[in-house]
Amino acid sequence: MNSQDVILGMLMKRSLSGYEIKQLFESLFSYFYNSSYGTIYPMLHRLEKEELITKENVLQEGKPNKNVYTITDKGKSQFTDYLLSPVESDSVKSDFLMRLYFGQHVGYEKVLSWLTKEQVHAQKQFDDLTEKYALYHDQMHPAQIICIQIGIKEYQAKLEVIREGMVSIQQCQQEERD
Amino acid sequence: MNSQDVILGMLMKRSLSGYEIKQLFESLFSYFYNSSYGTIYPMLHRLEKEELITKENVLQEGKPNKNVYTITDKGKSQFTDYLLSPVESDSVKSDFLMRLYFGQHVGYEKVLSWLTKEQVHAQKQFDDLTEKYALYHDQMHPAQIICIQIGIKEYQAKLEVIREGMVSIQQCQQEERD
DNA sequence: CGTGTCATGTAAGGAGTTACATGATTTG
DNA sequence: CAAATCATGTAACTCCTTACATGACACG
Repeated sequence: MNSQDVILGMLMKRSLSGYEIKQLFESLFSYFYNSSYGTIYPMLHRLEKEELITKENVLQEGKPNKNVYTITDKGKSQFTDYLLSPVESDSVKSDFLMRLYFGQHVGYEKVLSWLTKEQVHAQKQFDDLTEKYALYHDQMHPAQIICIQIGIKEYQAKLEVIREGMVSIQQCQQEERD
Repeated sequence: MNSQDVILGMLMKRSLSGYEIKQLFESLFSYFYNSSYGTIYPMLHRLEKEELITKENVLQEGKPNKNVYTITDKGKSQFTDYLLSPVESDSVKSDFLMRLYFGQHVGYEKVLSWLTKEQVHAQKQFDDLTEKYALYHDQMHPAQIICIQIGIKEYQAKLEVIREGMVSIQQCQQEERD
């Protein structure tokens, strides 16, 4: 899976501009994929050149013009190829977990500050996903429901461990003082 | 966080060869970090050149020689700098979740095959982590315990959703046949 | 005698990020 | 009038992966 596959997939539902694609990435699946303008715009140019998508300039009132891209039959067939290819294994890179792993080299205070920050972030993500689920789950495909539920339950699990973990670290801190 | 920080962190506990570092990456935190020989060996050369680590050639019986690296004071100070720097946000890239998101474009059968494969993989990871936790949790630092518990609970959450999800997809499949 | 494990390394290429650059319009 | 939002784009750079290359020894 690369940015090409994801962009084509987005265009399967409806035509979009690069800016809109970026917004959708952030609102729909920031918990399992992300991509910057520096990736999206050059990729749209490449896909157009390869005739997998077509460009249309759309005039807007009170806003700059935008380039709206539409997937072609060739593009749809390319996207289908992706869906039928073997699933790649997940790649996770978590600085937060790495810090916890090396936590012995800093004080409990620092560990607590890491946990607190991550808790705030995870709570926000959890709330976002939960709200989205409540609002749209009746319009979602069964597979999409599973997708969002995995996100929700994973954040929930993380938050539980963080909460319990903060208590245990505070106890360690207390014992240190005695 | 990059490979430099992680390698220095590994060497804080004990001196290691590149090969051993790679093995530890796989056994200790494959669920939140990974790195190939193509990254590790060149990085060790760079770290040695920058005097953050020193190399020692160790002869072995019945095995090839190995280059064992030891962290220097300069290296330790560099690692501390990393630990005090701001925590970077996690980066996740999940082809599996992306497939689920686009599941409407393939049949239920395909979705089920994705779920089954992921279930097998997640179960293996879960079992691995659970066993490691049982074996070593009494020797682990409190922060490390939180780290591994997050991994365990996240896999558990994922497995639960997958199990329930497979049932719901099977029901959809059944309704299709009627 | 072949396969697996131990062990180190390089070169080419891929995929992405960050920083920079621009500019109109809307909202407070 | 400043800041935020909408909108597009490029160039340099970073970091990592894949594939290739080598070779010894162990085990069945």
